[in-house]
Amino acid sequence: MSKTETIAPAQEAWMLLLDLVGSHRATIVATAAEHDLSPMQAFALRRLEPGRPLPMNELADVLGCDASNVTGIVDRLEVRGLVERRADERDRRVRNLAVTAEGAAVREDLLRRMHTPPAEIAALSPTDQRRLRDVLRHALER
Amino acid sequence: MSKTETIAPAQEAWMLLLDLVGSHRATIVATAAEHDLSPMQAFALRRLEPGRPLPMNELADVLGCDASNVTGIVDRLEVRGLVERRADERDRRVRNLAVTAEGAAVREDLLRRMHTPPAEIAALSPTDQRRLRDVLRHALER
DNA sequence: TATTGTTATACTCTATAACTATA
DNA sequence: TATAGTTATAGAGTATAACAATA
Repeated sequence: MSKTETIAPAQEAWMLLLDLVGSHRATIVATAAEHDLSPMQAFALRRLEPGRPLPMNELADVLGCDASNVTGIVDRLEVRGLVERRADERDRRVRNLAVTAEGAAVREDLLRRMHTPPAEIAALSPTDQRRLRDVLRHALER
Repeated sequence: MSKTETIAPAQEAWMLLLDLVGSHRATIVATAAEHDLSPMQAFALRRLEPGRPLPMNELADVLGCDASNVTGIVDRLEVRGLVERRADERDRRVRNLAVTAEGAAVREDLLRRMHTPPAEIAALSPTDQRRLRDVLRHALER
């Protein structure tokens, strides 16, 4: 009874946001597993847009892990024929990652499932859904 | 030019939400590392509220992983004296997990850092912050 | 028979450090 | 000297299957 414990809206929003995404971790992992992809393999494939090759370097950045990990993750994607390493024209140290045709097909189905909103969001009123989208657009537009 | 490609608000909101949390994965992992905790150890500690012991069973559920993993995760937390296994009074198969005094202290600092909203949310207008919080409350109140 | 938790196994992810080939 | 990528290593997470104790 001694503490009032008022939580600022921004902090509460962030906590709720972590809870919401965290509670769907298992679903996302299962979605990747349907394509025999580990979570990191799926996240890597998500970041490799067809027609926009990415240096391994930058993939490590967006995945938030060390560059040495990307070697193994890409190895496994490449063995399955979903991704290929291409030489860079300017800098011979760089390896650009490109999705293959098969990789693009897998990626499309993967993203379709991963991006399907969960019940908590789907059940919101159309107004709340638009509100949520608009606020997140503001937050991320920079 | 052949596809109109209209994205429903709910789907776009979920995509942006995944992006926002995903882009802070490294920060969250680093926060855990400051206490020498692996990501899963930190998430487990987050779920163990002081004074509310939790069966290992249920911890596996909220962490979204197999029960066999929880054995190892809790082993490492217990070795460090942050958590302890307690016998259940009713069902002798069950082990209830309780944070120790030291575990509660670590947990408090960990959550204070983890729940600090990132720049994207902190920079929103107070109105948008309240909007985001309110919509997420609706989504999660069930 | 079903459930809780453990163990054994094999695979993936992880950071660190040392290496190569480039720049 | 610095950077891109690889390799080696050790520790942690992961699901599966088999098991013991209990229900």
